[in-house]
Amino acid sequence: MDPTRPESVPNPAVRRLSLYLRQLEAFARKGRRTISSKQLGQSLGLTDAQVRKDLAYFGQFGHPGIGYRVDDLIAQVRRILGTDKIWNVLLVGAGNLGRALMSYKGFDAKGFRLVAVFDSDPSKVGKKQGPFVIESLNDLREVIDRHAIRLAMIAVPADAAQDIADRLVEAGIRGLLNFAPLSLKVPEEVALNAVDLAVQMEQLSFQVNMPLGQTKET
Amino acid sequence: MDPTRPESVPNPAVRRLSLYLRQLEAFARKGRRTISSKQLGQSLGLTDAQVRKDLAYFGQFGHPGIGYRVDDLIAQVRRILGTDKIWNVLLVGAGNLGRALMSYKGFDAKGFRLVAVFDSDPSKVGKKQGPFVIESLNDLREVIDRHAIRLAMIAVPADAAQDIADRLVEAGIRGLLNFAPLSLKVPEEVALNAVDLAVQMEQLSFQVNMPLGQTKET
DNA sequence: GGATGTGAATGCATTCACAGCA
DNA sequence: TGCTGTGAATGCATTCACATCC
Repeated sequence: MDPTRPESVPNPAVRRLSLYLRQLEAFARKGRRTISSKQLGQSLGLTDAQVRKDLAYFGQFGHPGIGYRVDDLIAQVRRILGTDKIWNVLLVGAGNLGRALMSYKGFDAKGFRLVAVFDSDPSKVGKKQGPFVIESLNDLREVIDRHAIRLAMIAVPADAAQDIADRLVEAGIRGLLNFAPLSLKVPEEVALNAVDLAVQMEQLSFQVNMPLGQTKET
Repeated sequence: MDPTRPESVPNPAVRRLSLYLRQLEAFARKGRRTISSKQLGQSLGLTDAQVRKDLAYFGQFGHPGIGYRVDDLIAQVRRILGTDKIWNVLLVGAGNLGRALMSYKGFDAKGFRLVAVFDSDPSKVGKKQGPFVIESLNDLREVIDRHAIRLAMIAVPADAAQDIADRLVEAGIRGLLNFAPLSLKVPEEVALNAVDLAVQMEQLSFQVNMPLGQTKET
């Protein structure tokens, strides 16, 4: 594998990278200095070979006979994921979920900073929610430019979500995390991830009904 | 493929099943009576062959020359996912995220009913949050038995989550949706799904940094 | 001895392409 | 003609197993 061609990395490997990082940070907090692929894998229910191959897609970070230096690997994985720099993030939707997202701690520790909150309801605009003043969608472009925001979270009702997504993309947003229960359409060059509570629960429902088709954690 | 051996269904197919259902329900609301695999696939960015194969893992639901009858297919997919019956669900954690989950609508419409909320903070127990009275974890088993609850959502801080998970499993819970940012360990026979906001954002960060390694929606 | 990194082998999932039915 | 369901072919991802290095 050639680390100069990151586009050839299996997608599941990138998803696991985040889990490795989370686990490594926990190990570091416990004072752990080095860790083997076997131990890291075990803590996540993965094989040692899987861990080694995933990491090797991006470079040679380990030391034969020793394992991986925890601090080192944390720094490397952050660099790969792009979270060694701070990302400014905006949120659209100041409803129940939006408020939960506003008060989510341990967001900053991961390299993300929520810097602006928008809502389409004029009666909310200008009001304060915790440390945030709700802004009007008319100011989208200006705020995005001012804070150099590239990532956005959408926490609005399903029937408003596509319109919001369009406006965000139009205003220069490059990545979207969608919490509304529908499939958004965005241009190919915009990254899109989705979290749908009902979908998650349906998966549980299926798994509990079908004791045979056991699945690993997503 | 033999529908009498559902354990041999690819996991990704099951995840897509939920998306098909969501899309089908939207088509039904718009008055659509039948739909082809091509149309259903297009609405989700999938190929027609993918849609047909996924559905065929579970039976023969389509009509050559016609497509799928929307209402029919909705009923079938709900049956497969197990959401043709109501699932009683409990929540542990009445913090910011917990409150957002309590007030999440469109939960009932999907076949899930939140029937109890727990918190380990004694000062919260007995207090009302919307329609819910926060209960003590000491009453876990009793409440689970009384309402025949099999699914639970965990929305507590990371350092409390494993203990909560253990107690839920011990008390008879069969499926867990974990919102805490750590990897829970549960017995093999317990279904586990996880939603980690930071992980989602890290994936966006990676994708936006790497314009070549484009991914489809999760 | 204890660990990594990695080709080769295996196993899964997706896509192709077409027979068959309405 | 229009569409499904499905074997066969392809393409991805995981696992194996071992040369290599501390």
